Amino acid sequence: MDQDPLSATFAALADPTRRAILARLAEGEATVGDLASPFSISAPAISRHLRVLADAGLIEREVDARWRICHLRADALRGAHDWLETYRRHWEDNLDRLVEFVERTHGAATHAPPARRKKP
Amino acid sequence: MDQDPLSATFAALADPTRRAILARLAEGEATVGDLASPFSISAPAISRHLRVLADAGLIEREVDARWRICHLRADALRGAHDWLETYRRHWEDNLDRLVEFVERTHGAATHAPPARRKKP
DNA sequence: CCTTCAATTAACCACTTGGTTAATCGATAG
DNA sequence: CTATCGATTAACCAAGTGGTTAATTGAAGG
Repeated sequence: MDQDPLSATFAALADPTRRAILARLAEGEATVGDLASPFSISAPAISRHLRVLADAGLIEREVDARWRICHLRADALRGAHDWLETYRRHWEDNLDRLVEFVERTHGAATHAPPARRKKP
Repeated sequence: MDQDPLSATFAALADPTRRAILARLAEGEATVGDLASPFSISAPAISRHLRVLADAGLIEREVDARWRICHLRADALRGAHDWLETYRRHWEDNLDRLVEFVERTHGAATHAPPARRKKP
């Protein structure tokens, strides 16, 4: 893994194939062949998707004879969830609309930017 | 935007600079210069990060004279949050440990994989 | 006017990513 | 022993990403 854990998690989730793999894994462990079957891409492509997921800590692989059993390690999703959670108040109850309104009408805000004076 | 909204959101979040920009924006709107100041990268680099965020619908830009005021559009984070939310039960109460245990001891699971018989 | 300033676009570079096919590895079956 | 099967690795390719510097646009100010 070359980047921070949060970036690795989000990057792993930024691909629909990998999200579908996780969704499949959420309903139970599966072999690589099982995971590959819904997709029309080659086995090596699946194998690398799994490596990305494993590097991000989102799955674990276990060898069983000549099969690799994959299972979800969902706790690795927790960091991403927690990060998003801190923004929850911004989208709930249309609060961001309210904030925007206050910013605009109250004028002098509590923070830096040039107080958006329109041309005088 | 070339990909599905969820992929675009996760991809936008998969970069620490962009997450820091969003964090800064969460405490109030800011100009591009304001957003750029904490970082040691060039202005064009910031500009492109902002374009990624805007394409993902995470920010909006508004022209004010020669400044561009950026503000957060946090509701675009909701899709990502909801997606993760469906996995919450998998990491809470160490449930995934439990699932793993049940899978392993109950043996014949309700789903496909080769029922992991060890070499007989 | 001309300059200066905020920001973006253009052109370029190194590196990563997602896909392919071909080759390899380990375990099982005959 | 050999063939086969599941899965991975190797080598390659096209496209995307994150960074740079240089050039460009648009609005303010002397």
